[in-house]
Amino acid sequence: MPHPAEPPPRGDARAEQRRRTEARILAAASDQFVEAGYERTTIRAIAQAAGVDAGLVMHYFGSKLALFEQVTKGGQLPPAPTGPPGQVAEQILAQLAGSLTTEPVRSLAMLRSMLTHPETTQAFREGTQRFRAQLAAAIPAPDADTRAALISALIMGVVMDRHLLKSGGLDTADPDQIIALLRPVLRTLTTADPPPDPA
Amino acid sequence: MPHPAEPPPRGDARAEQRRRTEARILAAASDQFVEAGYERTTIRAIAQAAGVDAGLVMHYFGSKLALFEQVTKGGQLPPAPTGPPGQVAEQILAQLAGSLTTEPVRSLAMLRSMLTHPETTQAFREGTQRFRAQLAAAIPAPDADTRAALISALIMGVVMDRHLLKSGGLDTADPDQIIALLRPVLRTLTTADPPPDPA
DNA sequence: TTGTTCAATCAACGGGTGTTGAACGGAGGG
DNA sequence: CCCTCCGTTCAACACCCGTTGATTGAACAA
Repeated sequence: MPHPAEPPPRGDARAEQRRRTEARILAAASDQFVEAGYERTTIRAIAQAAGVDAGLVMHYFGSKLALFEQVTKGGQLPPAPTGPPGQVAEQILAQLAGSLTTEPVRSLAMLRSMLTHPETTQAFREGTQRFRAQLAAAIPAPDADTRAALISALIMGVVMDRHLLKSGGLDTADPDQIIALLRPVLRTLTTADPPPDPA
Repeated sequence: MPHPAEPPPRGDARAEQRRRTEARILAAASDQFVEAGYERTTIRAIAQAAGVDAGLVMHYFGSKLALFEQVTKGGQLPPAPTGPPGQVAEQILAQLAGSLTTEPVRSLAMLRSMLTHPETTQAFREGTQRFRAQLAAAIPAPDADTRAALISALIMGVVMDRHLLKSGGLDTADPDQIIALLRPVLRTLTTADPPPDPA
């Protein structure tokens, strides 16, 4: 191989055309996986939505599973909930508020497909485990792990209810109202309990 | 038709054999739907697990979808959370405690399959809507609907995390510990907030 | 006994799937 | 100009699916 001067050698119409086509396929695949899940999404449907032939999808991405992994790679789950103990709840709430208005596409695709496609489960678990570990580290309580797991489950349930289940009751609710109701809940879960209740 | 003395005319070996076979198919189908979801569950696999031919499954239940509906029918979602406002939280906790130890098979089958199979979505929505409506009626607050929806999402997330996702962090946790952590959360959500916090 | 009913099996069809390999056609380099 | 590369298409393969119809054989009725 003679020294390749520039990796993207400016003005290569073919390379750029390919990049665009790949991006179009990737976007179409993302939509389909989110809307229909892994099993019901067909490579032919992706190809049609991208305006190409099904064989081309295979030629570029190798297999349906590889394409799926490419789609779900990169974005992953919400960022790190690090910070002083008192601020953890607010950070989670801010993150959740974003997920209520904007669909977290990759998370939804992984979540939905994970429930159907076993090969995906491992990747999803690793993502949530990292999230929970960081979260648990920020909670000053002996049962921090369980608290973090509950918060993770709570977030998962809420996002699923709003974006996947739909008409589950949360899709029409005001995000601010949801956040306001969840604030005391998250404060309770992220801080050790005072006296339970002197009733 | 000559008056049929008894509908189950005692000692009909064929009828009882059929009932047993149907029950076996139903149980096998339930397992498969929960473990693999609707799409990945094949009639052939159900038949094999039940020790019969695939055609027999069709002959008894008509179609795969009809079989699935039969499996998910009946048990539905947790019973009514009615009662005095103060007791609602404890009732939910008791119900949830049961769902943590024993798998709510039908709910899981519906939940998992709903995420893949659109025809199932409606049935699941109706189930959760009834649950939420009854729950909202027991919550003395102006935003009772949103509160009920959040509780529903919370339960869904927890049950999913424990039984479907597995190793999501809640599968190894002690049920009593989970319930204890959730108690203040549900009390907060089922009762109108006192002063937010005078810090 | 004879005839009927019905649980259960078997082989097959039609369709949809992921995947493959050959073929086309225009852009790039000699 | 020709030759090669490469994005792209096309037709087909092999497989598995849900579903069906004919068929078998044992339990019931007469």
